[in-house]
Amino acid sequence: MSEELSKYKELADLIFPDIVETVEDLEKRYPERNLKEGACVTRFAPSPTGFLHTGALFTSTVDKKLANQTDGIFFLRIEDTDKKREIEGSINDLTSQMKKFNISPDEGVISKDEEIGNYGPYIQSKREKIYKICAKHLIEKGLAYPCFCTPEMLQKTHDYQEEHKIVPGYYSVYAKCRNIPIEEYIARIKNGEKYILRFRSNGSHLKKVSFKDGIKGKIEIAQNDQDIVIIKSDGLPTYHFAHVCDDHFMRTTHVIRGEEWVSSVPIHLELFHAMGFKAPVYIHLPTVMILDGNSKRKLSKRKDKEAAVSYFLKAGYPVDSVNEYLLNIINSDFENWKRANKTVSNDKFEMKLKKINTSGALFDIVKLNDVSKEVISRMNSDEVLKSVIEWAEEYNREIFEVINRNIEYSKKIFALERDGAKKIRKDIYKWEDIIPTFFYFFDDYFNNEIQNGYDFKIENKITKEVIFNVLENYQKIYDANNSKEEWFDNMKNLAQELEFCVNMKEYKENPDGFIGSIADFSDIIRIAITNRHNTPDIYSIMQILGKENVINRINLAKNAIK
RNA sequence: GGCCCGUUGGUCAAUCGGUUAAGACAUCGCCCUUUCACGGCGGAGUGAGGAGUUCGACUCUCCUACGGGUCACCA
Repeated sequence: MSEELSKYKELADLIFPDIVETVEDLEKRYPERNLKEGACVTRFAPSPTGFLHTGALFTSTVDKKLANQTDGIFFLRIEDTDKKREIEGSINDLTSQMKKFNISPDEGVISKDEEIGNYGPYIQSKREKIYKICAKHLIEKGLAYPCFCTPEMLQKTHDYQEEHKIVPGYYSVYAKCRNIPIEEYIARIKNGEKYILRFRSNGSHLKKVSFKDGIKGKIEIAQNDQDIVIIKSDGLPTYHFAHVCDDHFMRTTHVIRGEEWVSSVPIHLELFHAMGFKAPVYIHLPTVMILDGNSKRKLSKRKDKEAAVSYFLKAGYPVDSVNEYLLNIINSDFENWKRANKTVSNDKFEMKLKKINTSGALFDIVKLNDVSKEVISRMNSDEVLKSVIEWAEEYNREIFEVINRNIEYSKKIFALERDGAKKIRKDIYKWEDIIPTFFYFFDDYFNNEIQNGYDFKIENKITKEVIFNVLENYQKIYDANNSKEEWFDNMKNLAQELEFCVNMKEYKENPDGFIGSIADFSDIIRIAITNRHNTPDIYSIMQILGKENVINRINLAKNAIK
């Protein structure tokens, strides 16, 4: 027995001659964290293959929340062991987008070249030595071995297995390199044969392993019996092995990831056991789905614009809106809590893992819009202005400049039916909405728009002549110094003179007795000064526009309709 | 195909063996109203199907159907 062990040692030394540190050394270097009882250490561990995915934002929101509410640690680790798929610049994209969504990690990677914390490095490609120490440990224990099979050979056995309807993979008789005598491993390596490292599984797919998922509860799956690859030919570990080494030595307590990982838990559990490590609690989150025609499917990077969080940023959804929407999916009682705690920070909401629904939630942009209009309605004009400027600065320079040239004026616009209003206007879901809903306030936009004509409603008795007449007469009575009541009384008086009905009920009973209603009358004025049928109250708009501009716009409209 | 997970209205969902099966979004109607938005009131709409356990099942068990996931030197 000890002879065998010494041969394993020889093999391990041959494979990793430069590795002198041991797992025990790592245990000392990365001691257990000194956190209070119940504190959760979570992590978000994306591959640097592009932008922040909406599903990933969902996952990391749960990560961050769980760590925060237990006074734990949330860290960011970059899983860049697949060098082929790596996309330049994605680490910085990731960290800056996380920052925008207020889910910056407490520890780990902060940007491409910066990290904080004592459990690093936090980029896997910089942890090569750690994996090798762990791999060496397994070889010494006879739990890992070199495999000389070429990809072609593996493909062949895979095809054979498939053809004969045998469970595919590298196990039992199909694990050709598993039972090579140690001397032969040594000889072949010395001979310069190429190899990778495999785990020597002791599992059986006839036996079950069970574990308790943090939200799904007890799950029972067949044990792993595959001799999975732990170190690839490029010297880097596979996900499975890296996960075990990293989450152990980074002292992660709760691994939160997508449910696509459920089926590999048996591998991970066996690996943890083989390494002599305690496995973390696993929490598998449902996939965020999208409705495609009549069926649900996973949000797809390629097909769905909503799959990238940058979509929300670009459209100008406040990050709180996206966060609240996600919180809603995470715990549906968030909505009630928020209603009762409108002004309380969302950080105070206590997430319950058990309440996370186990089946994939549909991403519902309509609901997001609703959440978002509530979020925006809670802002005052200063906050709106600030947010709009921030958004425009990055995504719409033209608007950024227009607003910057007209700060006070813009603030008045955003204050409309907002600051001090009993009923706050909720027609903005996202910042890009301000263009169609408010930009008639700016002459350049307005004048440009009316080049294509006005949107006057010419129907029934309301002819061009009537409209012209209304405008001409209105111009005469318009007084910018009127109070709102005076202003509206004047409008009504004029309307009546011109045979419009000023009482809606009366009008509805007898529409033929009049040219139109006060609503129609108002609409003419509204179109003349805004070219919109739906706007905040016209009086306030006129106040903001100013006397001169109102008169000017009425003139423009008159000329256009003449 | 094997294995795992799931299935309450169009969507998100509550219930944890006894309810007229909450609530929100969407939708429709009415009210408020100079338009729109807001707000108020109301309507319609749900336990995939089938067995069983039980006095009683949306809730527990099994089968079927459907949906999702997974079976790499990718994560």
